[in-house]
Amino acid sequence: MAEGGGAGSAGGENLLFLTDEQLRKGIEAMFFAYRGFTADPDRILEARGYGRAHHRAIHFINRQEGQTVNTLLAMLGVTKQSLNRVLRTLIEDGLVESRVGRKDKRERHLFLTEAGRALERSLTEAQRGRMRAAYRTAGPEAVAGFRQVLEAMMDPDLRRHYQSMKDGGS
Amino acid sequence: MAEGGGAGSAGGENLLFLTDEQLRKGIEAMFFAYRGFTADPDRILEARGYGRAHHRAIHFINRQEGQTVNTLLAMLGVTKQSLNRVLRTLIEDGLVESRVGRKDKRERHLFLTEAGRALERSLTEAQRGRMRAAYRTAGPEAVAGFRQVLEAMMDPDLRRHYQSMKDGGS
DNA sequence: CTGTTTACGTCAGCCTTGTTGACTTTCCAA
DNA sequence: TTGGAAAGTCAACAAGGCTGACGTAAACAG
Repeated sequence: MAEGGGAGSAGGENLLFLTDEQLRKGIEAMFFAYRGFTADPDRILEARGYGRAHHRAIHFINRQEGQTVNTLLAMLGVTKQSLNRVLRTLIEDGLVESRVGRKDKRERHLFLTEAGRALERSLTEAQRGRMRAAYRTAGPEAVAGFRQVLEAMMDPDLRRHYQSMKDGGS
Repeated sequence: MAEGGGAGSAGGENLLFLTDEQLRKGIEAMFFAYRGFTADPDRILEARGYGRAHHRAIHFINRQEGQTVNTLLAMLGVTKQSLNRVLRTLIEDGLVESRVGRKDKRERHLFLTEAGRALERSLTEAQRGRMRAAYRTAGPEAVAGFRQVLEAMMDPDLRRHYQSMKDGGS
């Protein structure tokens, strides 16, 4: 393998896209793009006294309602103590509800309240706005490539989390 | 409005790639990929008692040797107090050298020492390793798309910084 | 020459968000 | 029934953002 994976037709076999300079460019692209990626939701969060950690929690609770704290932990890759602090403020502020498990009373199942869902929507919409614009500018083929490269860049464990919630409905 | 910008040939006019689900997938791809992106250098840094902030400083000093503190500040988008703390430890540890400007003596020009350059190489090599693997897996066309989307996602100001240091030789 | 601006550094203090360690409560298995 | 494992909470610490205030030296404008 290594022979340029799919190597469609553009670059061909010369592997020009693997030069150190190209790789450095990719690294810096990730750095600058990630800043843009988080900028819009950050503004909304700041106005309410929250940080990125709150955003992440809200996002993943929304994605899978009724999730336990442990599941969420695995997604986020932080310690339970760290998550707990964020979670506590969200619960106090009435954005998240934590229900004791019916089968296993050690577990807490997490849900967004109406207010939580509203904040989630506004955060996601802000982030989607930029993503949508970028997608539109770049076009569908570029988007496919974008997703392929990102997926290949993930740690295998995280990639499983990513893939676990499949594309659209199906 | 919004009639699909470039819309090359693949997805066509249906704009399937702009559904909310596709956008959510893109958002999560960014999130998980960025974790992978920083994981390898983070391990090296931790062993030496440094953090990501040190990595960023070293990276950008290397990219443009002799840069002033102010220029670096603009790249990194942090306050001078924040940068200074990091910079001070790097200078104390002999990884970075700060020379008073010859023309304008108020300015400090930043350089990596031999030790600094060595650390920079090991950090970059770690990060490039993953990037290279991802590029190879995805292929040159995907890489082009990846870069296009990332670039479109940047804030215009940051995009200028990104573009200012052009691709390889040329 | 004088006053202002610029570039840089520093001290102090705050906040978010990561960490480890110690502790309860609950479940389950020997 | 008892002991360990698992889920979650509390406490304390560190990194690295931030603001604000201040100091110094050099440059520049009048």
